[in-house]
Amino acid sequence: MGRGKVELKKIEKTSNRLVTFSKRRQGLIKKANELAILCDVDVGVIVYSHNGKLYEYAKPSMGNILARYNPISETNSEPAIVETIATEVEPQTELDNLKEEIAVLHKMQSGLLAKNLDGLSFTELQNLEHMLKEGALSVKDHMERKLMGQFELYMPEEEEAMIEAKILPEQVIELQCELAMKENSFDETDTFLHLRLPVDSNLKLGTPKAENDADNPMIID
Amino acid sequence: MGRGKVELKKIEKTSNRLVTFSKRRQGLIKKANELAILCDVDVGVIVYSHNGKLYEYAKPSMGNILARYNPISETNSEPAIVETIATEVEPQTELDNLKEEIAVLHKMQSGLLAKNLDGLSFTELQNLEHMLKEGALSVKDHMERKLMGQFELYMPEEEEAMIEAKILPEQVIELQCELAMKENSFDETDTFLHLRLPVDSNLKLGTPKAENDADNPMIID
DNA sequence: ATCTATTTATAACG
DNA sequence: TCGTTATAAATAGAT
Repeated sequence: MGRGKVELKKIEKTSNRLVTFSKRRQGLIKKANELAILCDVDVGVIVYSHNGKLYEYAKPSMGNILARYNPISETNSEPAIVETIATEVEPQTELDNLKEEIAVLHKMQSGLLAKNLDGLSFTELQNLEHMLKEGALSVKDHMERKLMGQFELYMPEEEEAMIEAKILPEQVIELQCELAMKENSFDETDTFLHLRLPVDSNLKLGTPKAENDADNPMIID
Repeated sequence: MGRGKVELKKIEKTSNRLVTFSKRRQGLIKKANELAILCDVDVGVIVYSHNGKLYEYAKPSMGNILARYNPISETNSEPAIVETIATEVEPQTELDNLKEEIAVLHKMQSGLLAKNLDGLSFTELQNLEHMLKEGALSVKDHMERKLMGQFELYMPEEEEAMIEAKILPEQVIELQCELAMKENSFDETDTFLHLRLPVDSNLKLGTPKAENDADNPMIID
């Protein structure tokens, strides 16, 4: 597409290659987004420029995408556990282990962040931040799925789709546009739930009994 | 492209969505390959169909792509100025310990996020997310202070804006433009620093501690 | 960075 | 899923 056809081989002219990289990289990410939205599927794209710079796209988040990635088991729909710190045992114990892990992680993080990070390079700091952000996104995604699962208990599919389609899009889209313009700082918006829940459903979440919804069979995924 | 224009929203008609998925998935992977070859860069694409089937493309290999993704990068393609502030207090020992800690934290987090968090209550998830978010904010704040501090060492206030323009990675701008086009998806916006920050940006961290959901706004935008 | 001639991708259909 | 075709999009080369 363009003034001339192009052979599928490395573009030798450096300047041309750089320009093409910029254009096609944007194109690829746009396509990825379209695929994800139009077909309602999850997509992750990672590109490393020749000098190692990272460009990425992911829906719902790269953490989520990578957590599921496990080429070995083809037809598994279950999250692939690449490596874990605790051994898998029975449900209750496993849950406890998970909570224990989180506690430890929390502790480590607190201690770590209190320390002096000046020794780290800018890139390292960026990566650290990125990692933490991805973690937050994954957790957020999990919460959203959980919430959605709850909706399904109260309304038929069609209605849910309707609500999702009507209520979510406009608000979020608007926000994104503003965001692109605003060079405002790290907005809380990004990591909080973007759900526009009906008030009644919302109240349900505020219920104190949330502490042991582990007993509550939540249908997720 | 096609007989008609298409809105960027989920295709409701199942049969259409499926056929579009098939076509666009192939298209995306073809584009990824072209980008990788033409521009001689490394690319990874992961797509999960709605029923969990994995489709992927990677050059040179997904393992290679993923190995470089999250890990604390040692590649130093960062601004030279950052080096100047590096402390010379126990340069190796202390720093290495810190890096080691971060590596462990990272590993823990990866393993943790790969697990299923269904057993956790909503409140627990919120706390986890909050913790991660705060961690990211802290790190980001560190980066900002580091940069700001350096600016102040070398130049008067009014030149700051100029320097910002130079140092700000070009892709921040690009990313924002892409975002404006996307009209959907709310992630990755803040993967990079936005240097124009009020110095008191950390005030935003001021009100964490969400214990009672009553005070914790669930409807956010 | 913008423009535009062309090539590609693909939506609708069979 | 596999062709065909009319159109929308992407983009190579030039400005």
